[in-house]
Amino acid sequence: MEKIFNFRAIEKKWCEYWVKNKTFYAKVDDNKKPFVILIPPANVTGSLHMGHALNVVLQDILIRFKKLQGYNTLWVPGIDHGGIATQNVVEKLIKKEGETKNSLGRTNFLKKTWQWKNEVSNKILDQLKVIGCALDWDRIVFTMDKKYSRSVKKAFIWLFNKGLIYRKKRLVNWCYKCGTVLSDMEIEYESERSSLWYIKYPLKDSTNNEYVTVATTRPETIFGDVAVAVNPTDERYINLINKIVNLPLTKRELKVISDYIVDKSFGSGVIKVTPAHDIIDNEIANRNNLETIETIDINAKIINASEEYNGLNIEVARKKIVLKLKEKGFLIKTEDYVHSVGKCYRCSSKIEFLMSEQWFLKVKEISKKAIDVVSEGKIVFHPKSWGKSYNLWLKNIKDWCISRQIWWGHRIPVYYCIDNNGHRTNCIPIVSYNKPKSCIYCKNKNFVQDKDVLDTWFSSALWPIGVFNWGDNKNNFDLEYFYPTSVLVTGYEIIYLWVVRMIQFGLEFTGKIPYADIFIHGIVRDKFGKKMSKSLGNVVDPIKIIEKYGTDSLRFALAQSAVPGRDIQISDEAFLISRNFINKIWNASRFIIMNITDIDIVKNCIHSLDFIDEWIILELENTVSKVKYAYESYSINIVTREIYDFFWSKYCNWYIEFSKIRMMVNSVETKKRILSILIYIFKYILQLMYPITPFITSEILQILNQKIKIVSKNNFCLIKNKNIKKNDIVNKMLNIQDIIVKIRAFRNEMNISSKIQIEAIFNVLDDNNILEIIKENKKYIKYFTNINLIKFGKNITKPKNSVSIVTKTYEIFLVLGDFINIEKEKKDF
RNA sequence: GGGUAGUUAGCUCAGUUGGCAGAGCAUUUCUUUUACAAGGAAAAGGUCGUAGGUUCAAAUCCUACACUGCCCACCA
Repeated sequence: MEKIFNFRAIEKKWCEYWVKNKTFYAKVDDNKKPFVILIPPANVTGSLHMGHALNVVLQDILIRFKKLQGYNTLWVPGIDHGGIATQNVVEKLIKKEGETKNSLGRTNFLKKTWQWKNEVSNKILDQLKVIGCALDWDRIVFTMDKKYSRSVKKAFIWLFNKGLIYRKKRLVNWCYKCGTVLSDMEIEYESERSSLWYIKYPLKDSTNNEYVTVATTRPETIFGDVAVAVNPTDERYINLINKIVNLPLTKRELKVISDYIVDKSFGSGVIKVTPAHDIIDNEIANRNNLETIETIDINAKIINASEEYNGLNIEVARKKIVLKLKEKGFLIKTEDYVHSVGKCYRCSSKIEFLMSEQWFLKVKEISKKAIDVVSEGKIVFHPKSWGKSYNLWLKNIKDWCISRQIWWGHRIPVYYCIDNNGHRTNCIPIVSYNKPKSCIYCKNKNFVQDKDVLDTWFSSALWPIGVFNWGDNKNNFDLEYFYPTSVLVTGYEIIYLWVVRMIQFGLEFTGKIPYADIFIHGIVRDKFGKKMSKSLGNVVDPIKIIEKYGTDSLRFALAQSAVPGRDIQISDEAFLISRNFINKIWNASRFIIMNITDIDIVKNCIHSLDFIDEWIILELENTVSKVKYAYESYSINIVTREIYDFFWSKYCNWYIEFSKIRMMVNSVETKKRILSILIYIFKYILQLMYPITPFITSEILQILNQKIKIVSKNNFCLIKNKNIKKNDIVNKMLNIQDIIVKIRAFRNEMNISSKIQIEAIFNVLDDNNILEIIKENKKYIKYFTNINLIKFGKNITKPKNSVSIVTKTYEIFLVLGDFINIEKEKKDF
């Protein structure tokens, strides 16, 4: 065996083995309990990053752990079409070829996108295989598969028929760059430096040039003003309420109204009401029955203004309008002002609020049950604290805009009746799976489908039932058996966007929760604590880490940092540490395997255990119970810590070292016994570790099983001595360790390093405790020095006479007299 | 503004039911010995964010504050 674990060849071998043997494929089996996880489907926007790696590794760990426990485990792989994000990527791609979305046309553009999808999804699936994901590869689901699409249509029709989906012209969030409306959840706010302009709105018919001062950040929307509002308790303006002011530049008349939402202390305390382009203004207008004037269109151009501004871009118009206001004496002052501006979560360009006719889903109606299942504990967040914000969020939820003006996605299943000239008739649109044959109102046979597609999160929300083909009414055995699933593993950044909606939809469509547990993990950050992003160039490619350190190292490092709910900072160092640990395991296995010969193994239970065996078994039992609990409670970081600690600082540092001496000084029969226990414990650790580092553990277990088939649960066991108390074992061990530490300290202090001086240590030691032990074990000490004389005899002749030969092994031996049996005679050495 | 998480060694973080402050990395010193130098042995490094309180005993429980991050919101 090589000194260093050759992960490249071995990991590749196991990856292929698992896929070829369909190790993790699952079928309905009523005799077994299912344990089901659905992968959060990755968008087809590019390859997987470290965050994905963390996400899938955690799921893989859970699946493998549960499979070991005998569950019928299923982990479903999947890919998301990704809506706007993917469309943007493809648009960039075709831009390089000198094409645009419009020059290609809808059909050709979608063809291109499908091509891209195929390429990228294959890449993603390959990456998942390399990471070792125990997925059922026969069940790959894509959110735009025919079957899945049928579920999406079914959901839309279901909700529409219940009156929960409606179409209305409302104030919406509009992204010019993406050319589509966005839901409130898809907007990210960023603070931005801007100005606050103070503008005079002259009082109508005022004899002495009276005016009110309006403070605004949006002077370009001035033509959309329909009123001016003050707080009804603001004494400065109380007399002005219900008076009329003239809009600067056009002199249009505006009423001064009052509304409690106006903050007296902000700006001038007077706001202009522009309901078509501002959320608050829209609410004020609704409360006061004001009209709505749109002054910005979906192309970011000014409309409904005077000639000189119509058609101008917002930014240009703003400058021009401010200049004009200044020129005409309407501008009082300009202040620097920092405020937050909504940005598109996909392209980061500014969001405009404007009026548009869109499809909406009444979410409030399907939220009540969703709130209940969490507060009743039917669904549990890990960590718990997310349950609270989940509740708060759902209670304040607003209608969800589900239509998007893009091409890539699920086309809205609504058909409009058109006349012979291609114009839409007044007939009520028909909602159906396929194009209707004839209009039920006018018998017309021509239809046009709604051009828009659904929000990608609408189809994502169906994931837990969509993957089991909910849309198909005939064949739902999978859905019955595997749904509800067991646990959802995801990052906190998509709780509202995705998790909440799956719960809402799951409850609405099946009456059942989609999963019982939600395991929330953090975001992977770089070593400076910054979020990884392509623009910052700090993205770490998991595949590169795998090539450098191996998959097991990657997995162990990620698992080690996975404190539920907390972000993790990860650097090369973390992978290096894991790599070292993996190598340590490899070398421990080398030690064991090197010692195995054909006759080495005991074939039945061992009754007479040495103290040190009792100790390691005790420690193992301790570790096993902690590790099992940690696995169950999603504290994967604790799993790794406990195993690391037990394996390295207990099994390797003490137990193996003890075993060396014991095997050295005892008869062949005893040696067999010792080796058997050594292997037994080792196999146990390998099993505990298997979910986290499946490659090296599978490899070593395989080698061990080829060499020996005896040490297994069926025909081998360790019978503990019931008379020995746990505390006695622990104290005894502590005592030994303490003495060894003292000897070391003494040796260091005296700078004793040659073998001959060893006896001198004992002669000058003044620690009574140690002296006691040493007196008792005098014969072993002799024995020990003899060993050294023989074993290291060659060293004496070396010119380097400061070589320390007092290794840990022999230190341990010094104090072992009480605890092991020495059967061999000195001369055997 | 509301919510939420965090603050422990130079760095990254553990620390369960309150009971002698821990690990790894980095630093310093020693160490090629037969599983492993990707190893082993040791040293140094701490007012556990601040201030109160409860307790025989607080990193841990309570209160307030400070700072940091994140989420939400109606910052004209």
